[in-house]
Amino acid sequence: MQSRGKRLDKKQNTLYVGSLAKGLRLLRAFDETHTELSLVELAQRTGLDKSAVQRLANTLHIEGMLDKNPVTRRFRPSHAWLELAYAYYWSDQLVGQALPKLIDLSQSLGETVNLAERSGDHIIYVNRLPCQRTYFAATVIGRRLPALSTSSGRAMIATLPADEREEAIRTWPLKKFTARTTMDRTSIRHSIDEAVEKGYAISSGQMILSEIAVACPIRDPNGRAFAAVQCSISAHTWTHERVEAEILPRVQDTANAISPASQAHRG
Amino acid sequence: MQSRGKRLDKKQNTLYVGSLAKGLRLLRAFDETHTELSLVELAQRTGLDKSAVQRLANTLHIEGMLDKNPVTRRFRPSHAWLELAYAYYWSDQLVGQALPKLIDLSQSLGETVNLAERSGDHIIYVNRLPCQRTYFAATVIGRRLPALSTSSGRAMIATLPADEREEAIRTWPLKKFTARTTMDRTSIRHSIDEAVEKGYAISSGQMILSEIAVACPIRDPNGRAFAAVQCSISAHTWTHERVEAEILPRVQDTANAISPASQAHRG
DNA sequence: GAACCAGGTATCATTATATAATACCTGATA
DNA sequence: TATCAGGTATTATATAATGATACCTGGTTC
Repeated sequence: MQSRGKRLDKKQNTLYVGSLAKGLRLLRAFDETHTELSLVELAQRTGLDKSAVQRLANTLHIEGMLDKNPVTRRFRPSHAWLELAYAYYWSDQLVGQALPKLIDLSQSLGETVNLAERSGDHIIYVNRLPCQRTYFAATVIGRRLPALSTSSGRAMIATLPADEREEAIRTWPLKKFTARTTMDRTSIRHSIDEAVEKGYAISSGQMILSEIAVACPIRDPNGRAFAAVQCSISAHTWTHERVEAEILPRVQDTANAISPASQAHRG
Repeated sequence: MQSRGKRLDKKQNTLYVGSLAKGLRLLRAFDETHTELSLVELAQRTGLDKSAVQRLANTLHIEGMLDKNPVTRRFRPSHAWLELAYAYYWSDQLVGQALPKLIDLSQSLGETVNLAERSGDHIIYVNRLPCQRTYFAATVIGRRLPALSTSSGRAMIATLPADEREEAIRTWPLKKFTARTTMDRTSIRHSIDEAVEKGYAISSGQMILSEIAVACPIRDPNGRAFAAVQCSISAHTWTHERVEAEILPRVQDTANAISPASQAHRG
Protein backbone atom coordinates (compact mmCIF):
# COMPACT_ATOMS: atom_id res chain seq x y z
CA MET A 1 0.00 0.00 0.00
CA GLN A 2 2.21 2.76 -1.24
CA SER A 3 0.36 5.60 0.33
CA ARG A 4 2.83 8.20 -0.79
CA GLY A 5 3.02 7.56 -4.52
CA LYS A 6 0.11 9.90 -5.20
CA ARG A 7 -0.59 8.91 -8.80
CA LEU A 8 -0.50 5.20 -9.19
CA ASP A 9 -2.62 2.84 -11.29
CA LYS A 10 -3.93 4.12 -14.57
CA LYS A 11 -3.09 7.64 -13.72
CA GLN A 12 0.65 7.23 -13.64
CA ASN A 13 0.53 6.22 -17.23
CA THR A 14 2.11 8.07 -20.10
CA LEU A 15 -1.32 7.92 -21.71
CA TYR A 16 -2.78 10.06 -18.97
CA VAL A 17 -2.62 13.80 -19.44
CA GLY A 18 -2.73 15.31 -16.00
CA SER A 19 -3.26 18.90 -17.07
CA LEU A 20 -6.39 17.94 -18.93
CA ALA A 21 -7.75 16.05 -15.95
CA LYS A 22 -7.06 19.00 -13.70
CA GLY A 23 -8.87 21.31 -16.07
CA LEU A 24 -11.90 19.06 -15.93
CA ARG A 25 -11.84 19.31 -12.16
CA LEU A 26 -12.40 23.03 -12.48
CA LEU A 27 -15.47 22.42 -14.60
CA ARG A 28 -16.86 19.96 -12.10
CA ALA A 29 -16.36 22.44 -9.28
CA PHE A 30 -19.57 24.15 -10.38
CA ASP A 31 -22.89 22.77 -9.14
CA GLU A 32 -26.27 23.74 -7.69
CA THR A 33 -24.75 25.69 -4.86
CA HIS A 34 -21.56 26.85 -6.57
CA THR A 35 -22.71 28.77 -9.58
CA GLU A 36 -19.98 31.35 -9.67
CA LEU A 37 -16.47 30.85 -8.33
CA SER A 38 -13.41 33.00 -7.81
CA LEU A 39 -9.86 31.80 -8.26
CA VAL A 40 -9.34 31.02 -4.60
CA GLU A 41 -12.69 29.30 -4.33
CA LEU A 42 -11.79 27.18 -7.31
CA ALA A 43 -8.50 26.35 -5.66
CA GLN A 44 -10.26 25.34 -2.48
CA ARG A 45 -12.87 23.22 -4.23
CA THR A 46 -10.45 21.43 -6.52
CA GLY A 47 -7.58 21.08 -4.11
CA LEU A 48 -5.25 22.53 -6.72
CA ASP A 49 -2.89 25.35 -5.90
CA LYS A 50 -3.46 28.94 -6.79
CA SER A 51 -1.03 28.99 -9.69
CA ALA A 52 -2.47 25.91 -11.30
CA VAL A 53 -5.99 27.24 -11.00
CA GLN A 54 -4.89 30.52 -12.43
CA ARG A 55 -3.47 28.88 -15.53
CA LEU A 56 -6.25 26.38 -16.01
CA ALA A 57 -9.06 28.86 -15.45
CA ASN A 58 -7.38 31.28 -17.80
CA THR A 59 -7.16 28.60 -20.46
CA LEU A 60 -10.79 27.62 -20.01
CA HIS A 61 -11.73 31.25 -20.29
CA ILE A 62 -9.75 31.81 -23.47
CA GLU A 63 -11.29 28.67 -24.92
CA GLY A 64 -14.78 29.89 -24.11
CA MET A 65 -15.60 27.29 -21.50
CA LEU A 66 -15.81 29.76 -18.63
CA ASP A 67 -17.27 33.23 -18.61
CA LYS A 68 -15.52 35.77 -16.46
CA ASN A 69 -17.25 38.67 -14.83
CA PRO A 70 -14.85 41.52 -15.60
CA VAL A 71 -15.72 43.39 -12.43
CA THR A 72 -15.92 40.63 -9.85
CA ARG A 73 -13.38 38.44 -11.67
CA ARG A 74 -15.48 35.45 -10.86
CA PHE A 75 -15.97 32.57 -13.27
CA ARG A 76 -19.20 31.00 -14.45
CA PRO A 77 -20.18 28.17 -16.76
CA SER A 78 -20.48 29.45 -20.32
CA HIS A 79 -22.97 28.72 -23.06
CA ALA A 80 -20.52 26.14 -24.33
CA TRP A 81 -21.75 23.88 -21.57
CA LEU A 82 -25.14 23.81 -23.24
CA GLU A 83 -23.55 23.12 -26.59
CA LEU A 84 -22.05 20.01 -25.09
CA ALA A 85 -25.49 18.93 -23.96
CA TYR A 86 -26.69 19.52 -27.51
CA ALA A 87 -24.02 17.21 -28.84
CA TYR A 88 -24.89 14.68 -26.19
CA TYR A 89 -28.50 14.62 -27.27
CA TRP A 90 -27.60 13.76 -30.82
CA SER A 91 -25.38 10.97 -29.66
CA ASP A 92 -28.07 9.35 -27.55
CA GLN A 93 -30.52 7.58 -29.83
CA LEU A 94 -32.96 6.96 -27.03
CA VAL A 95 -33.65 10.65 -26.62
CA GLY A 96 -34.75 11.06 -30.20
CA GLN A 97 -36.77 7.87 -30.24
CA ALA A 98 -38.54 8.69 -27.03
CA LEU A 99 -39.28 12.38 -27.45
CA PRO A 100 -42.44 12.24 -29.58
CA LYS A 101 -43.96 9.64 -27.32
CA LEU A 102 -43.06 11.58 -24.23
CA ILE A 103 -44.66 14.67 -25.66
CA ASP A 104 -47.87 12.75 -26.31
CA LEU A 105 -47.80 11.38 -22.80
CA SER A 106 -47.18 14.72 -21.22
CA GLN A 107 -49.98 16.34 -23.21
CA SER A 108 -52.45 13.62 -22.42
CA LEU A 109 -51.62 13.56 -18.71
CA GLY A 110 -51.05 17.24 -18.24
CA GLU A 111 -48.32 16.29 -15.80
CA THR A 112 -44.55 16.52 -15.75
CA VAL A 113 -42.82 13.66 -17.50
CA ASN A 114 -39.15 12.74 -17.21
CA LEU A 115 -36.85 10.37 -19.02
CA ALA A 116 -34.13 8.83 -16.87
CA GLU A 117 -31.19 6.68 -17.85
CA ARG A 118 -29.06 4.42 -15.74
CA SER A 119 -25.58 5.65 -15.07
CA GLY A 120 -23.82 3.00 -13.03
CA ASP A 121 -25.41 2.99 -9.60
CA HIS A 122 -27.10 6.32 -10.25
CA ILE A 123 -29.77 7.51 -12.60
CA ILE A 124 -29.56 10.68 -14.61
CA TYR A 125 -32.44 12.66 -16.03
CA VAL A 126 -31.90 13.12 -19.74
CA ASN A 127 -35.12 14.83 -20.66
CA ARG A 128 -37.99 16.57 -18.95
CA LEU A 129 -41.30 17.90 -20.16
CA PRO A 130 -42.58 20.22 -17.48
CA CYS A 131 -46.31 20.76 -17.24
CA GLN A 132 -48.66 22.51 -14.85
CA ARG A 133 -47.05 25.14 -12.74
CA THR A 134 -44.66 22.50 -11.55
CA TYR A 135 -44.25 23.63 -7.98
CA PHE A 136 -41.15 21.62 -7.74
CA ALA A 137 -40.35 22.91 -11.19
CA ALA A 138 -36.65 23.23 -10.82
CA THR A 139 -34.15 22.18 -13.32
CA VAL A 140 -33.73 18.50 -13.58
CA ILE A 141 -32.05 17.66 -16.85
CA GLY A 142 -28.60 16.36 -16.05
CA ARG A 143 -29.39 15.72 -12.42
CA ARG A 144 -27.74 12.57 -11.15
CA LEU A 145 -29.29 10.69 -8.25
CA PRO A 146 -28.68 7.39 -6.46
CA ALA A 147 -30.71 4.76 -8.31
CA LEU A 148 -31.97 3.18 -5.11
CA SER A 149 -33.48 6.45 -3.96
CA THR A 150 -35.63 7.07 -7.03
CA SER A 151 -38.64 5.39 -8.54
CA SER A 152 -36.89 5.34 -11.93
CA GLY A 153 -33.88 3.60 -10.48
CA ARG A 154 -35.98 1.03 -8.68
CA ALA A 155 -38.03 0.31 -11.77
CA MET A 156 -34.80 -0.34 -13.64
CA ILE A 157 -33.17 -2.44 -10.94
CA ALA A 158 -36.30 -4.57 -10.83
CA THR A 159 -35.55 -5.80 -14.34
CA LEU A 160 -32.14 -7.19 -13.42
CA PRO A 161 -31.54 -10.84 -12.56
CA ALA A 162 -32.01 -11.61 -8.87
CA ASP A 163 -28.33 -11.72 -7.98
CA GLU A 164 -27.51 -8.36 -9.52
CA ARG A 165 -30.61 -6.92 -7.94
CA GLU A 166 -29.55 -8.12 -4.53
CA GLU A 167 -26.05 -6.78 -5.04
CA ALA A 168 -27.47 -3.39 -5.98
CA ILE A 169 -29.78 -3.27 -3.00
CA ARG A 170 -26.94 -4.11 -0.65
CA THR A 171 -24.15 -1.96 -2.01
CA TRP A 172 -25.37 0.94 -4.09
CA PRO A 173 -25.39 4.35 -2.46
CA LEU A 174 -28.36 6.09 -0.88
CA LYS A 175 -28.99 9.70 -0.17
CA LYS A 176 -31.46 11.39 2.13
CA PHE A 177 -33.40 14.21 0.50
CA THR A 178 -36.48 14.60 2.67
CA ALA A 179 -37.61 13.44 6.08
CA ARG A 180 -39.41 10.62 4.29
CA THR A 181 -36.61 9.44 2.05
CA THR A 182 -36.18 5.73 2.69
CA MET A 183 -32.74 4.97 4.04
CA ASP A 184 -33.54 1.43 5.10
CA ARG A 185 -32.38 -1.12 2.55
CA THR A 186 -34.96 -3.64 3.67
CA SER A 187 -37.77 -1.25 2.81
CA ILE A 188 -36.09 -0.58 -0.48
CA ARG A 189 -35.91 -4.32 -1.14
CA HIS A 190 -39.68 -4.52 -0.59
CA SER A 191 -40.23 -1.67 -2.93
CA ILE A 192 -38.10 -3.27 -5.62
CA ASP A 193 -39.70 -6.69 -5.12
CA GLU A 194 -43.03 -5.03 -5.68
CA ALA A 195 -41.65 -3.46 -8.84
CA VAL A 196 -40.51 -6.89 -10.03
CA GLU A 197 -44.05 -8.19 -9.72
CA LYS A 198 -45.94 -5.21 -10.98
CA GLY A 199 -43.51 -3.98 -13.59
CA TYR A 200 -43.38 -0.44 -12.29
CA ALA A 201 -42.25 1.51 -9.25
CA ILE A 202 -44.14 4.09 -7.30
CA SER A 203 -42.98 6.19 -4.41
CA SER A 204 -44.01 9.16 -2.30
CA GLY A 205 -42.04 11.96 -0.82
CA GLN A 206 -38.66 10.50 -1.67
CA MET A 207 -37.22 13.57 -3.35
CA ILE A 208 -39.76 16.19 -2.35
CA LEU A 209 -42.36 15.78 0.36
CA SER A 210 -45.39 16.57 -1.71
CA GLU A 211 -44.44 14.43 -4.67
CA ILE A 212 -45.69 11.10 -5.90
CA ALA A 213 -43.52 9.50 -8.56
CA VAL A 214 -44.34 6.59 -10.88
CA ALA A 215 -41.75 5.04 -13.15
CA CYS A 216 -41.84 2.31 -15.78
CA PRO A 217 -38.76 0.65 -17.24
CA ILE A 218 -37.61 0.90 -20.83
CA ARG A 219 -36.11 -2.46 -21.65
CA ASP A 220 -33.49 -3.63 -24.07
CA PRO A 221 -34.13 -6.77 -26.14
CA ASN A 222 -32.94 -8.93 -23.22
CA GLY A 223 -35.48 -7.40 -20.90
CA ARG A 224 -32.97 -5.41 -18.89
CA ALA A 225 -33.90 -1.80 -18.34
CA PHE A 226 -31.40 0.91 -19.18
CA ALA A 227 -33.85 3.77 -18.86
CA ALA A 228 -37.24 4.67 -17.45
CA VAL A 229 -40.18 6.94 -18.06
CA GLN A 230 -41.14 8.72 -14.89
CA CYS A 231 -44.01 10.95 -13.96
CA SER A 232 -44.05 13.33 -11.01
CA ILE A 233 -47.38 14.30 -9.50
CA SER A 234 -48.37 16.55 -6.67
CA ALA A 235 -49.56 14.66 -3.62
CA HIS A 236 -51.75 17.64 -2.83
CA THR A 237 -54.20 16.86 -5.59
CA TRP A 238 -53.60 13.18 -6.19
CA THR A 239 -53.61 10.00 -4.16
CA HIS A 240 -51.50 6.92 -4.57
CA GLU A 241 -54.56 5.01 -5.77
CA ARG A 242 -55.70 7.52 -8.33
CA VAL A 243 -52.18 7.71 -9.70
CA GLU A 244 -52.08 3.95 -10.15
CA ALA A 245 -55.49 3.95 -11.78
CA GLU A 246 -55.22 6.95 -14.04
CA ILE A 247 -51.58 7.87 -14.58
CA LEU A 248 -49.74 4.61 -14.45
CA PRO A 249 -51.34 2.81 -17.41
CA ARG A 250 -50.38 5.55 -19.80
CA VAL A 251 -46.87 5.82 -18.46
CA GLN A 252 -46.53 2.10 -18.90
CA ASP A 253 -47.85 2.18 -22.45
CA THR A 254 -45.37 4.89 -23.30
CA ALA A 255 -42.46 3.01 -21.79
CA ASN A 256 -43.42 -0.13 -23.66
CA ALA A 257 -43.83 1.79 -26.89
CA ILE A 258 -40.31 3.11 -26.55
CA SER A 259 -38.78 -0.18 -25.46
CA PRO A 260 -38.61 -2.45 -28.48
CA ALA A 261 -37.01 0.33 -30.47
CA SER A 262 -33.63 -1.16 -29.64
CA GLN A 263 -33.36 -2.22 -33.24
CA ALA A 264 -30.26 -0.15 -33.74
CA HIS A 265 -27.64 -1.29 -36.23
CA ARG A 266 -26.32 -4.25 -34.30
CA GLY A 267 -27.09 -7.96 -34.20
CA MET B 1 2.70 39.20 -39.45
CA GLN B 2 4.66 36.22 -38.25
CA SER B 3 2.77 33.57 -40.11
CA ARG B 4 4.98 30.78 -38.86
CA GLY B 5 4.90 31.30 -35.14
CA LYS B 6 1.81 29.13 -34.71
CA ARG B 7 0.82 30.11 -31.19
CA LEU B 8 1.15 33.79 -30.75
CA ASP B 9 -0.99 36.24 -28.81
CA LYS B 10 -2.59 35.00 -25.63
CA LYS B 11 -1.89 31.44 -26.46
CA GLN B 12 1.87 31.63 -26.22
CA ASN B 13 1.54 32.64 -22.64
CA THR B 14 2.73 30.68 -19.65
CA LEU B 15 -0.82 31.07 -18.39
CA TYR B 16 -2.12 29.01 -21.26
CA VAL B 17 -2.22 25.26 -20.79
CA GLY B 18 -2.10 23.75 -24.24
CA SER B 19 -2.94 20.20 -23.23
CA LEU B 20 -6.16 21.33 -21.66
CA ALA B 21 -7.13 23.30 -24.74
CA LYS B 22 -6.40 20.29 -26.93
CA GLY B 23 -8.54 18.11 -24.74
CA LEU B 24 -11.42 20.52 -25.17
CA ARG B 25 -11.02 20.26 -28.91
CA LEU B 26 -11.80 16.59 -28.66
CA LEU B 27 -15.02 17.37 -26.84
CA ARG B 28 -16.00 19.89 -29.45
CA ALA B 29 -15.39 17.39 -32.23
CA PHE B 30 -18.79 15.87 -31.45
CA ASP B 31 -21.87 17.42 -33.00
CA GLU B 32 -25.15 16.65 -34.80
CA THR B 33 -23.46 14.61 -37.46
CA HIS B 34 -20.53 13.28 -35.45
CA THR B 35 -22.07 11.43 -32.58
CA GLU B 36 -19.53 8.68 -32.21
CA LEU B 37 -15.90 8.97 -33.20
CA SER B 38 -12.93 6.66 -33.45
CA LEU B 39 -9.38 7.66 -32.64
CA VAL B 40 -8.46 8.40 -36.22
CA GLU B 41 -11.67 10.31 -36.81
CA LEU B 42 -10.94 12.40 -33.75
CA ALA B 43 -7.46 13.01 -35.08
CA GLN B 44 -8.87 14.14 -38.42
CA ARG B 45 -11.49 16.38 -36.92
CA THR B 46 -9.22 18.04 -34.40
CA GLY B 47 -6.10 18.23 -36.53
CA LEU B 48 -4.11 16.62 -33.74
CA ASP B 49 -1.87 13.67 -34.34
CA LYS B 50 -2.73 10.13 -33.51
CA SER B 51 -0.58 9.96 -30.39
CA ALA B 52 -2.00 13.13 -28.92
CA VAL B 53 -5.53 12.00 -29.55
CA GLN B 54 -4.76 8.67 -28.01
CA ARG B 55 -3.54 10.26 -24.81
CA LEU B 56 -6.21 12.91 -24.58
CA ALA B 57 -9.10 10.58 -25.41
CA ASN B 58 -7.79 8.08 -22.92
CA THR B 59 -7.67 10.75 -20.25
CA LEU B 60 -11.17 11.93 -21.03
CA HIS B 61 -12.35 8.35 -20.87
CA ILE B 62 -10.71 7.70 -17.50
CA GLU B 63 -12.20 10.94 -16.20
CA GLY B 64 -15.67 9.92 -17.32
CA MET B 65 -16.08 12.54 -20.01
CA LEU B 66 -16.16 10.08 -22.88
CA ASP B 67 -17.82 6.70 -23.04
CA LYS B 68 -16.01 4.05 -25.01
CA ASN B 69 -17.75 1.25 -26.79
CA PRO B 70 -15.62 -1.73 -25.80
CA VAL B 71 -16.28 -3.55 -29.04
CA THR B 72 -16.07 -0.80 -31.64
CA ARG B 73 -13.59 1.23 -29.60
CA ARG B 74 -15.43 4.34 -30.58
CA PHE B 75 -15.96 7.26 -28.23
CA ARG B 76 -19.20 9.02 -27.37
CA PRO B 77 -20.23 11.91 -25.16
CA SER B 78 -20.95 10.66 -21.66
CA HIS B 79 -23.65 11.54 -19.18
CA ALA B 80 -21.18 13.98 -17.67
CA TRP B 81 -22.03 16.31 -20.54
CA LEU B 82 -25.55 16.55 -19.19
CA GLU B 83 -24.25 17.15 -15.71
CA LEU B 84 -22.45 20.18 -17.04
CA ALA B 85 -25.69 21.45 -18.51
CA TYR B 86 -27.26 20.93 -15.10
CA ALA B 87 -24.61 23.09 -13.50
CA TYR B 88 -25.07 25.66 -16.23
CA TYR B 89 -28.77 25.91 -15.51
CA TRP B 90 -28.19 26.74 -11.89
CA SER B 91 -25.71 29.41 -12.81
CA ASP B 92 -28.09 31.16 -15.18
CA GLN B 93 -30.67 33.06 -13.15
CA LEU B 94 -32.79 33.79 -16.19
CA VAL B 95 -33.62 30.14 -16.67
CA GLY B 96 -35.12 29.80 -13.23
CA GLN B 97 -36.95 33.10 -13.39
CA ALA B 98 -38.43 32.36 -16.77
CA LEU B 99 -39.41 28.72 -16.45
CA PRO B 100 -42.78 29.03 -14.65
CA LYS B 101 -43.91 31.72 -17.05
CA LEU B 102 -42.79 29.74 -20.05
CA ILE B 103 -44.71 26.74 -18.81
CA ASP B 104 -47.85 28.82 -18.49
CA LEU B 105 -47.35 30.18 -21.96
CA SER B 106 -46.74 26.81 -23.49
CA GLN B 107 -49.83 25.36 -21.81
CA SER B 108 -52.04 28.21 -22.85
CA LEU B 109 -50.82 28.21 -26.44
CA GLY B 110 -50.42 24.51 -26.87
CA GLU B 111 -47.39 25.29 -29.00
CA THR B 112 -43.67 24.86 -28.66
CA VAL B 113 -41.99 27.63 -26.71
CA ASN B 114 -38.25 28.34 -26.61
CA LEU B 115 -36.02 30.59 -24.56
CA ALA B 116 -33.01 31.98 -26.41
CA GLU B 117 -30.06 33.97 -25.12
CA ARG B 118 -27.62 36.10 -26.99
CA SER B 119 -24.16 34.67 -27.30
CA GLY B 120 -22.06 37.23 -29.13
CA ASP B 121 -23.29 37.33 -32.72
CA HIS B 122 -25.21 34.11 -32.26
CA ILE B 123 -28.17 33.07 -30.19
CA ILE B 124 -28.34 29.88 -28.20
CA TYR B 125 -31.46 28.07 -27.09
CA VAL B 126 -31.32 27.58 -23.36
CA ASN B 127 -34.72 26.07 -22.76
CA ARG B 128 -37.49 24.48 -24.76
CA LEU B 129 -40.97 23.32 -23.92
CA PRO B 130 -42.09 21.08 -26.74
CA CYS B 131 -45.78 20.74 -27.42
CA GLN B 132 -47.95 19.08 -30.03
CA ARG B 133 -46.30 16.38 -31.98
CA THR B 134 -43.62 18.84 -32.88
CA TYR B 135 -42.87 17.68 -36.40
CA PHE B 136 -39.69 19.56 -36.29
CA ALA B 137 -39.32 18.18 -32.79
CA ALA B 138 -35.63 17.74 -32.78
CA THR B 139 -33.38 18.64 -29.98
CA VAL B 140 -32.79 22.31 -29.67
CA ILE B 141 -31.42 23.05 -26.24
CA GLY B 142 -27.84 24.16 -26.68
CA ARG B 143 -28.22 24.83 -30.38
CA ARG B 144 -26.28 27.89 -31.47
CA LEU B 145 -27.41 29.85 -34.51
CA PRO B 146 -26.45 33.11 -36.21
CA ALA B 147 -28.51 35.84 -34.57
CA LEU B 148 -29.35 37.48 -37.88
CA SER B 149 -30.91 34.28 -39.19
CA THR B 150 -33.38 33.80 -36.37
CA SER B 151 -36.44 35.63 -35.16
CA SER B 152 -35.06 35.61 -31.61
CA GLY B 153 -31.83 37.19 -32.73
CA ARG B 154 -33.60 39.86 -34.73
CA ALA B 155 -35.90 40.67 -31.85
CA MET B 156 -32.85 41.17 -29.67
CA ILE B 157 -30.84 43.17 -32.17
CA ALA B 158 -33.81 45.47 -32.59
CA THR B 159 -33.38 46.66 -29.02
CA LEU B 160 -29.82 47.86 -29.57
CA PRO B 161 -28.94 51.48 -30.36
CA ALA B 162 -28.99 52.28 -34.07
CA ASP B 163 -25.22 52.18 -34.58
CA GLU B 164 -24.75 48.79 -32.96
CA ARG B 165 -27.75 47.52 -34.87
CA GLU B 166 -26.29 48.65 -38.14
CA GLU B 167 -22.94 47.13 -37.28
CA ALA B 168 -24.63 43.83 -36.51
CA ILE B 169 -26.61 43.82 -39.72
CA ARG B 170 -23.50 44.49 -41.74
CA THR B 171 -20.99 42.21 -40.11
CA TRP B 172 -22.58 39.39 -38.18
CA PRO B 173 -22.61 35.97 -39.82
CA LEU B 174 -25.49 34.40 -41.71
CA LYS B 175 -26.25 30.83 -42.50
CA LYS B 176 -28.55 29.25 -45.04
CA PHE B 177 -30.81 26.54 -43.63
CA THR B 178 -33.66 26.32 -46.11
CA ALA B 179 -34.37 27.53 -49.62
CA ARG B 180 -36.19 30.43 -48.03
CA THR B 181 -33.56 31.48 -45.50
CA THR B 182 -32.87 35.16 -46.07
CA MET B 183 -29.27 35.72 -47.07
CA ASP B 184 -29.76 39.31 -48.17
CA ARG B 185 -28.73 41.81 -45.53
CA THR B 186 -31.05 44.46 -46.89
CA SER B 187 -34.06 42.25 -46.33
CA ILE B 188 -32.77 41.47 -42.88
CA ARG B 189 -32.46 45.18 -42.20
CA HIS B 190 -36.11 45.60 -43.15
CA SER B 191 -37.07 42.76 -40.88
CA ILE B 192 -35.14 44.27 -37.99
CA ASP B 193 -36.49 47.75 -38.62
CA GLU B 194 -39.93 46.28 -38.41
CA ALA B 195 -38.98 44.63 -35.14
CA VAL B 196 -37.79 48.00 -33.82
CA GLU B 197 -41.20 49.51 -34.49
CA LYS B 198 -43.37 46.63 -33.44
CA GLY B 199 -41.28 45.28 -30.60
CA TYR B 200 -41.23 41.73 -31.89
CA ALA B 201 -39.90 39.72 -34.80
CA ILE B 202 -41.71 37.25 -36.96
CA SER B 203 -40.37 35.08 -39.72
CA SER B 204 -41.34 32.18 -41.94
CA GLY B 205 -39.39 29.25 -43.21
CA GLN B 206 -36.03 30.52 -42.02
CA MET B 207 -34.94 27.39 -40.23
CA ILE B 208 -37.51 24.93 -41.49
CA LEU B 209 -39.78 25.47 -44.46
CA SER B 210 -43.06 24.84 -42.72
CA GLU B 211 -42.31 26.92 -39.67
CA ILE B 212 -43.49 30.32 -38.55
CA ALA B 213 -41.51 31.80 -35.68
CA VAL B 214 -42.40 34.75 -33.43
CA ALA B 215 -39.99 36.17 -30.90
CA CYS B 216 -40.20 38.90 -28.27
CA PRO B 217 -37.22 40.38 -26.50
CA ILE B 218 -36.44 40.07 -22.80
CA ARG B 219 -34.87 43.37 -21.81
CA ASP B 220 -32.44 44.39 -19.13
CA PRO B 221 -33.13 47.56 -17.12
CA ASN B 222 -31.55 49.65 -19.88
CA GLY B 223 -33.91 48.27 -22.47
CA ARG B 224 -31.32 46.13 -24.21
CA ALA B 225 -32.36 42.58 -24.87
CA PHE B 226 -30.12 39.75 -23.79
CA ALA B 227 -32.68 37.02 -24.38
CA ALA B 228 -35.94 36.30 -26.15
CA VAL B 229 -39.04 34.19 -25.86
CA GLN B 230 -39.76 32.46 -29.11
CA CYS B 231 -42.63 30.38 -30.35
CA SER B 232 -42.52 28.00 -33.30
CA ILE B 233 -45.70 27.23 -35.16
CA SER B 234 -46.53 25.03 -38.10
CA ALA B 235 -47.27 26.98 -41.23
CA HIS B 236 -49.55 24.14 -42.28
CA THR B 237 -52.22 25.05 -39.79
CA TRP B 238 -51.48 28.70 -39.11
CA THR B 239 -51.09 31.87 -41.11
CA HIS B 240 -48.86 34.82 -40.44
CA GLU B 241 -51.93 36.90 -39.55
CA ARG B 242 -53.48 34.47 -37.15
CA VAL B 243 -50.14 34.06 -35.43
CA GLU B 244 -49.89 37.81 -34.94
CA ALA B 245 -53.43 38.00 -33.68
CA GLU B 246 -53.57 34.98 -31.43
CA ILE B 247 -50.07 33.87 -30.51
CA LEU B 248 -48.05 37.03 -30.43
CA PRO B 249 -49.84 38.91 -27.65
CA ARG B 250 -49.29 36.15 -25.17
CA VAL B 251 -45.67 35.67 -26.15
CA GLN B 252 -45.17 39.38 -25.64
CA ASP B 253 -46.85 39.35 -22.25
CA THR B 254 -44.61 36.53 -21.17
CA ALA B 255 -41.46 38.24 -22.37
CA ASN B 256 -42.45 41.42 -20.58
CA ALA B 257 -43.28 39.54 -17.43
CA ILE B 258 -39.83 38.03 -17.41
CA SER B 259 -38.00 41.21 -18.32
CA PRO B 260 -37.97 43.48 -15.28
CA ALA B 261 -36.78 40.60 -13.15
CA SER B 262 -33.25 41.93 -13.44
CA GLN B 263 -33.47 42.77 -9.78
CA ALA B 264 -30.65 40.42 -8.86
CA HIS B 265 -28.52 41.16 -5.84
CA ARG B 266 -26.72 44.16 -7.22
CA GLY B 267 -27.23 47.91 -6.97
C1' DG C 1 -5.33 58.83 4.82
C1' DA C 2 -1.97 55.41 6.13
C1' DA C 3 -1.64 50.67 6.92
C1' DC C 4 -3.35 46.47 6.04
C1' DC C 5 -5.14 42.54 3.61
C1' DA C 6 -7.34 39.45 0.39
C1' DG C 7 -7.44 38.24 -3.99
C1' DG C 8 -6.05 38.74 -8.70
C1' DT C 9 -1.97 39.06 -11.95
C1' DA C 10 2.70 38.46 -13.69
C1' DT C 11 7.45 36.35 -13.89
C1' DC C 12 10.79 32.75 -13.98
C1' DA C 13 14.06 28.91 -13.18
C1' DT C 14 13.53 24.02 -12.90
C1' DT C 15 12.36 19.58 -14.27
C1' DA C 16 8.41 16.94 -14.42
C1' DT C 17 5.49 15.84 -17.92
C1' DA C 18 3.63 15.83 -22.47
C1' DT C 19 5.28 14.68 -26.82
C1' DA C 20 5.62 12.18 -31.46
C1' DA C 21 7.99 8.60 -33.57
C1' DT C 22 7.95 3.97 -33.73
C1' DA C 23 6.93 -0.64 -32.99
C1' DC C 24 3.51 -3.97 -31.68
C1' DC C 25 -1.32 -6.11 -31.57
C1' DT C 26 -5.68 -7.39 -33.32
C1' DG C 27 -9.29 -8.56 -36.17
C1' DA C 28 -11.41 -7.81 -40.61
C1' DT C 29 -11.12 -8.52 -45.66
C1' DA C 30 -9.59 -10.71 -49.75
C1' DT D 1 -2.28 -16.85 -45.63
C1' DA D 2 -1.31 -12.12 -46.66
C1' DT D 3 -2.59 -7.54 -46.20
C1' DC D 4 -4.21 -3.58 -44.00
C1' DA D 5 -6.51 -0.28 -41.04
C1' DG D 6 -6.95 1.02 -36.72
C1' DG D 7 -6.09 0.45 -31.83
C1' DT D 8 -2.36 -0.11 -28.18
C1' DA D 9 2.10 0.21 -25.94
C1' DT D 10 6.99 2.01 -25.28
C1' DT D 11 10.59 5.34 -25.06
C1' DA D 12 14.08 9.11 -25.61
C1' DT D 13 13.70 13.93 -25.85
C1' DA D 14 12.83 18.69 -24.93
C1' DT D 15 8.85 21.24 -24.77
C1' DA D 16 5.65 23.10 -21.94
C1' DA D 17 3.57 22.80 -17.34
C1' DT D 18 4.86 23.76 -12.74
C1' DG D 19 4.62 26.32 -8.18
C1' DA D 20 7.17 29.60 -5.62
C1' DT D 21 7.47 34.24 -5.36
C1' DA D 22 6.84 38.92 -6.21
C1' DC D 23 3.80 42.51 -7.80
C1' DC D 24 -0.76 45.02 -8.34
C1' DT D 25 -5.27 46.57 -7.08
C1' DG D 26 -9.14 47.96 -4.63
C1' DG D 27 -11.62 47.52 -0.44
C1' DT D 28 -11.62 47.89 4.82
C1' DT D 29 -10.05 49.39 9.23
C1' DC D 30 -8.55 52.59 12.59
